[in-house]
Amino acid sequence: MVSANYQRIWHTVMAVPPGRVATYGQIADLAGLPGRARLVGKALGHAPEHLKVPWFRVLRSDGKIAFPPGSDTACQQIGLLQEEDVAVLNHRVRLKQVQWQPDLATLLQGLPY
DNA sequence: AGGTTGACGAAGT
DNA sequence: CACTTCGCCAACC
Repeated sequence: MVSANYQRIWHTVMAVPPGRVATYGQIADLAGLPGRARLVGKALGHAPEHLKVPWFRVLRSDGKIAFPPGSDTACQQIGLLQEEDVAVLNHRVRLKQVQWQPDLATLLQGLPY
């Protein structure tokens, strides 16, 4: 039995389209959990593989990758982003260019709550 | 039950 | 910019 909060977070992240990114805080807000950005990170760490949650599209509020530079996870994330033509420079993405602007109506439809 | 943790964030220096 | 400090709070010991 997994927490309902985790599931809501997973589903919200799944709504982020390819080529766009979101921040931990933004996901928390959209998931109905304002102020719980840290929970988003934890939830992503426990996401079941079969859901195919695009965890790599989630960044810190300043656009930086959340993992230490050079770590395996960070390198993997950068690679996945670049495959979607999201530019990563100095461990950071320019949010102004690629940050997700969710269509709330559409989003709420796809969400299980 | 109570203490610790952490894929965060905002504000300050 | 980089770095610190502090607030946050569900999940997990």
